[in-house]
Amino acid sequence: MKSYHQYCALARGLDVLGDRWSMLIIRELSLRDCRYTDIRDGLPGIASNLLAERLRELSHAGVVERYESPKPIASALYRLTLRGRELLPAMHAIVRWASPLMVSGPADGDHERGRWTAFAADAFLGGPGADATTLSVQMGDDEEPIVIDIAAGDVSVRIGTDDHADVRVHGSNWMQLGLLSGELSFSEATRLIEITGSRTAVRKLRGVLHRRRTVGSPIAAVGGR
Amino acid sequence: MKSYHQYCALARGLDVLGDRWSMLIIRELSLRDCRYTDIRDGLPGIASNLLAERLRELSHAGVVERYESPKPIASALYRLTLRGRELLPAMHAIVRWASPLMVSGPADGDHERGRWTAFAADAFLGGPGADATTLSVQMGDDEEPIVIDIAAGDVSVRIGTDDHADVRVHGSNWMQLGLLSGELSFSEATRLIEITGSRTAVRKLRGVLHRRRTVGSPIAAVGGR
DNA sequence: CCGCATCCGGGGCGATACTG
DNA sequence: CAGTATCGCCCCGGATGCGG
Repeated sequence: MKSYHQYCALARGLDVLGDRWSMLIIRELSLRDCRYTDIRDGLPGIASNLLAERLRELSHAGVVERYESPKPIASALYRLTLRGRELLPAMHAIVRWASPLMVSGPADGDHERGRWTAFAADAFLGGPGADATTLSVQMGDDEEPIVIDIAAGDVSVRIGTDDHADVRVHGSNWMQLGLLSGELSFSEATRLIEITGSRTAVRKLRGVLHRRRTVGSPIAAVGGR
Repeated sequence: MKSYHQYCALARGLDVLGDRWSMLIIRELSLRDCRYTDIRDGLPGIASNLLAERLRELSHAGVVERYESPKPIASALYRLTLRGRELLPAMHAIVRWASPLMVSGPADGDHERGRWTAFAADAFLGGPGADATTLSVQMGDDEEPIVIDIAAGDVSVRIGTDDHADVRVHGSNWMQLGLLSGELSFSEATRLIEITGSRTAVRKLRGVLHRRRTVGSPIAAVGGR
């Protein structure tokens, strides 16, 4: 995209991030390092030349870097730089703002990925003021399940399974997102989707989600006018 | 822009905000209600049909609304809805991320506006965890000066002047931004630009800026990987 | 198979002109 | 002042090809 040519931090930020697909590329790299094709799989409809071009631009901006993968893997990988990871708070803020747009569920023809739900989980549970309990949650059933690890205020989300998870949440991305964002109350969620685990672990999850919803409401942060 | 057709909160957010100029329109409306031409003045180079189209889209998304102005003014105005104001935390996060891109100063041909600096001031000083002191700061000299009012933890920024301001900061947008973002240390700033006011008021400002820089460092928020 | 580069319609964007 | 209309152009989307 052409630069806005404005001496304004927002405009300069958008000069880097504002191109179509750019933020979604960063989303893909936020959970794991990716091969070219892995990124492509997360961006249905992108033209291959565009992906290459975006990776060059983001690389030049110092947000993404390419490196030769270690021995077992036969290909190069892309990953976020530190500067790139510093973008996550901003993108998580967009996720929180957009969560009301998700209550209607997937539209006809919408693509779905478990890792996109993981990205949202990071947005809702992570960041400063995270919960101080310890809990591991396994979410999603079939393809691309995710694990949320809460350990003394530090929240990490990854793709994969954990056989020793304290709680298991089975349900569509729609239901998972509703539970995480708080658009779906915990009691409603327990009726609509299967949540298994010890009584205390389930209560812990309920506590974490409830606290997350009441702290740092966006309305309060907007302030006066 | 065409929808990404992804059931992902980030993608759905960008379906609303991702078009060229959209976020900059919201920036313009964040400080004051605007006439069509006022917005246009803040977006040098936008085609007028695009501005009209974006306003329609943002209006349809419930972010912006048009209303008939009260008597003395002879025209319609645009303003952010509540839903639109809830976007500010996300846009402020982008501003904070992009502030290192501003240290090089305005590039050749860059447009400048005092209100863009005001928007950045909001990003750096506002939000939760704001300072609990009381202080009014007048910034910028000639065209479009701004006033920052800090009153018991509530920060509000507006365009205009305040003859009773506690501190006055004279200097280019470049210098003002450096001071606000912390890329310029306060002691450097006092050498490079004129900061006038009572000794205690200047110390207060120094305290506010210093506290803002040390609290909520982005690095800590990114977390492990 | 992976990581692109190339080619080619179509539509979004930029610039200007025009109107109530 | 507040838009609408028009016209190139370039970016984007989709397909194909090709070297490693």
